[in-house]
Amino acid sequence: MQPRPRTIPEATVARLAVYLRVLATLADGGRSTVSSGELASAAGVNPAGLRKDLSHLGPCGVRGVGYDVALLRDRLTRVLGVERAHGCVLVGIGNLGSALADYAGFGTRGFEFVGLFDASPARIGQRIGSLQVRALDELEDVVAATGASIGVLTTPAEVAQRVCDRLAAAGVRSILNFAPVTLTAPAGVDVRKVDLSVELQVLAFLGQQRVPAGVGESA
Amino acid sequence: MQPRPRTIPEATVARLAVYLRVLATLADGGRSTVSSGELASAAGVNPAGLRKDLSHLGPCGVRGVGYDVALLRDRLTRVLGVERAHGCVLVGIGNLGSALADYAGFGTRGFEFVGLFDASPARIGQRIGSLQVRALDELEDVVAATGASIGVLTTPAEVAQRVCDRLAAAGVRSILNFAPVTLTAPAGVDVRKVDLSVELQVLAFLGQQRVPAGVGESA
DNA sequence: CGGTGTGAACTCTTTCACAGCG
DNA sequence: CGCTGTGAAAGAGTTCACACCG
Repeated sequence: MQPRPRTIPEATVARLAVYLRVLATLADGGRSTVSSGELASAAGVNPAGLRKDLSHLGPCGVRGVGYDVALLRDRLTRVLGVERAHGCVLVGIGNLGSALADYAGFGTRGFEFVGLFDASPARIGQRIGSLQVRALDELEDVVAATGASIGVLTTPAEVAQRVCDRLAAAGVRSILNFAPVTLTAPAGVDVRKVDLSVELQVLAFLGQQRVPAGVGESA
Repeated sequence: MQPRPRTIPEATVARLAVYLRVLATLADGGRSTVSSGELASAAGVNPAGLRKDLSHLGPCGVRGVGYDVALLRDRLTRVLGVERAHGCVLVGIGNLGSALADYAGFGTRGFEFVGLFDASPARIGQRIGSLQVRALDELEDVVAATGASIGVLTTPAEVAQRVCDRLAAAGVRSILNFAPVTLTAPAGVDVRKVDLSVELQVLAFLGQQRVPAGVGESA
């Protein structure tokens, strides 16, 4: 039906974001074209897989040559929907929250914090970057006023679900959760989780898998 | 052959870590048994999938009743290899690094920072928690002395690969990378990546997918 | 020729349905 | 009768091999 079958696998989308980062670096370095092999190597994936990922956007390379760096970068930017900056609100200004609020990587990639919130009076009023920490009460008003579409949670686990509910009710459509709980959100609201403990535990497991004996020292 | 076929899918391992967290919370709350349904709901997964995940450890529930909370928690702790604390070194003590160094969640879950490193003289000597930031030169010595098995990277992207190489050479077997680059590590060294920009971009994409029109408000 | 785009084979995961034990 | 444990089916996602175009 559609010329672009609106179905790009989520795994592919995540990799497209990686390709975009690599392309941005290449463009900064003055490169004008790349082959799938080189791009795949820089992104840590299989070349054929990369080509399949890109095939979801329709043809965007030149056979026998490769991909135009700037062109592909712009295309990915549009597809991912980061051509225009997305407003983000950050709730929970502890150590991690402060670090994220200050993290330069966001602004340069199509995301901008438009509100920082905390429940603790001690934090309220504190300046981080160009923003001032506000009381949690103002959450709904700020979301409405700024049209923020993304919420980032760095609160303690106990309050994360409640804040999630408020964000969803206020009209935020996407939530990135750093609190170590599994959130439930209404349909239409996407939640992604980053759990540092889980990552470390997976590493611990993989590490012990290899230990038992000096397994395959290849060649 | 083996009573425990050493092959637990990585996707399963990640979920086991989530189950472990939920079980710890339940145990703290005084619960003694859970059903797969309840546990699955708290972990945000399908009950049948949870049972299949647990089946990789051999039978560990009681039919008609459910799972013993404390028993299953201890079992998962052993399987994941976090019964004994793992030493971690953290390289790159910027905002994010400082936040992680201070993050209580690690110590309580079988991980302990045994060394903090930074290249900047301004950071060296600074105290965070019970540790003092050391010069990057000391990295190899500290890894050797402490037997640290995990490295956490919160350096700028430009130096991440070099630090990764040093960590691997020093004997670190697992690396958790927060720098926005794809790392290459020798065989036998596992790398996991946490890329905040990628997470946000995936959310941006999913968000715009739903926007076009009031799509399927079901029922 | 070189490198892209893609159908087909393969592997890995998830889901379902039900057998089996308490 | 309830809930676990599990084979079998369905579904994603990944890899391969090669046709096709510049």
